[in-house]
Amino acid sequence: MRKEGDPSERATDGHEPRLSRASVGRLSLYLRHLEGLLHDGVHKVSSSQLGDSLGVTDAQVRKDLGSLGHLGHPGVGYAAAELIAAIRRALGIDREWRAALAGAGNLARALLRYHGFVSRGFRFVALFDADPAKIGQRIDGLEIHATAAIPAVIAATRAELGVLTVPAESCQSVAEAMVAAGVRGILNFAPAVLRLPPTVQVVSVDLTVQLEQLAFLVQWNGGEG
Amino acid sequence: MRKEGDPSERATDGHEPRLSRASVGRLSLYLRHLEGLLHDGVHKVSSSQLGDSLGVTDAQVRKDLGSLGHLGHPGVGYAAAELIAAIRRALGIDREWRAALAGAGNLARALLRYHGFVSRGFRFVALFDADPAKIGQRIDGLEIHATAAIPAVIAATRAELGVLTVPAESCQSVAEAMVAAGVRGILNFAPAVLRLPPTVQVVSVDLTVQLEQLAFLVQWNGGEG
DNA sequence: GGATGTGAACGACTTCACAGCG
DNA sequence: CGCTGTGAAGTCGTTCACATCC
Repeated sequence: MRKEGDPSERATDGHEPRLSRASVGRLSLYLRHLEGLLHDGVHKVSSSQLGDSLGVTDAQVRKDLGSLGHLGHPGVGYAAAELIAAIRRALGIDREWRAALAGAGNLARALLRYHGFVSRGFRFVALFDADPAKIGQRIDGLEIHATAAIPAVIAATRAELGVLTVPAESCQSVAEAMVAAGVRGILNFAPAVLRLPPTVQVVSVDLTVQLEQLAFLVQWNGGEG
Repeated sequence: MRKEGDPSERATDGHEPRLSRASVGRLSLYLRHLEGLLHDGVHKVSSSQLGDSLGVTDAQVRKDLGSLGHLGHPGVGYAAAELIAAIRRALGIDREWRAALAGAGNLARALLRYHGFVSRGFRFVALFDADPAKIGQRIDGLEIHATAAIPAVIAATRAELGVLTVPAESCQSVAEAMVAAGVRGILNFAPAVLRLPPTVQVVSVDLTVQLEQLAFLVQWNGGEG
């Protein structure tokens, strides 16, 4: 009944990108692959090389990269370092992002210890849990606060993003508390659909849905071995 | 350069569903919501009620449900119990799925302890890790085996699905070992793109990509607060 | 020659709108 | 009269194919 948070307006400077969700996902993959190439001393890459490594057509790669500006050199390919800078800028990850994490369970531990986030400029600056027994404990040096402390701690740490690894029952209220405290985007791992004002961006990672996707594919398209 | 594992052939009986990926994801959401409704004693639901709860248009809901057969009652709505049965069958989760988990870290712990999987018929039957120090230990009663044991253990447990929470460097080789041992679908959490034969179904949950999606949305579409 | 950039064709998914049924 | 089911229209994203440039 209501529309999705589709490509909307809002400019910040010169030419901001107007990219589809799918395109953003692929750019993220290109970025990681390009960093690997650069690390291996490869400085030039063509759309077909990039596509082959990632299971994407060369035309698709060119369309995606073309939307960032004229970065390619006909007959040669793309310069890895240039592409990396352009993609980081387009994705908005050419700066640090401060994130607050709610739900101090195993998934939270996994996220806190995953170094891939830090290397991309994502920093966890606050941690919350509803369990009184956990309050005051630390995970990786980050103190666990009560959910009642969300307003104060989010304000103090100036977290812009919220990551939810809480149970389904509490995700809506925790999300609302975070939004009220100033958080502008939420990454939701709880198995429930969040309903938030359209000014707040939500990305959901619903593990049950993903596993069921896989079961469906195997059931109906699976190899006939 | 190569095509995706798109909607393909393969029949098993009467009328198997020909559903898009997006549609399967929504059906999974409908299913969970319907189970909640039934639990609350609600037995009938209309497409607009269902859609409103999940942020989907009523027309979309009808299209999705229509593809499962004629389940609706004009002027009345849908019977929750009927829908649940039909969706479970369409998704292929009207039976048990046996899964093997590789990478015994915090993410693995989170998945093993998540009850939502068990209640949907997903059962973890094997656990692997590359770290010799972990071999023989148990998590939630499940013994950790060496990755060298993948062929024997997968064969013995008859796992059909593989879940990868290993580092990016090892995901390709672990996936190949699992596939060689008979696994027909892989849920990949490693931050890398798997290249496997098209007879093997792959669903990837790339947490870095998801976080970067969120950063992009907040950066460019975010509320102008 | 080799690779980019891009309109045009194509295909997939979503929304509209309304006939039809209980 | 309310709500489903569904062709038709519309929108969005991908692939094709080729002019263009180094």
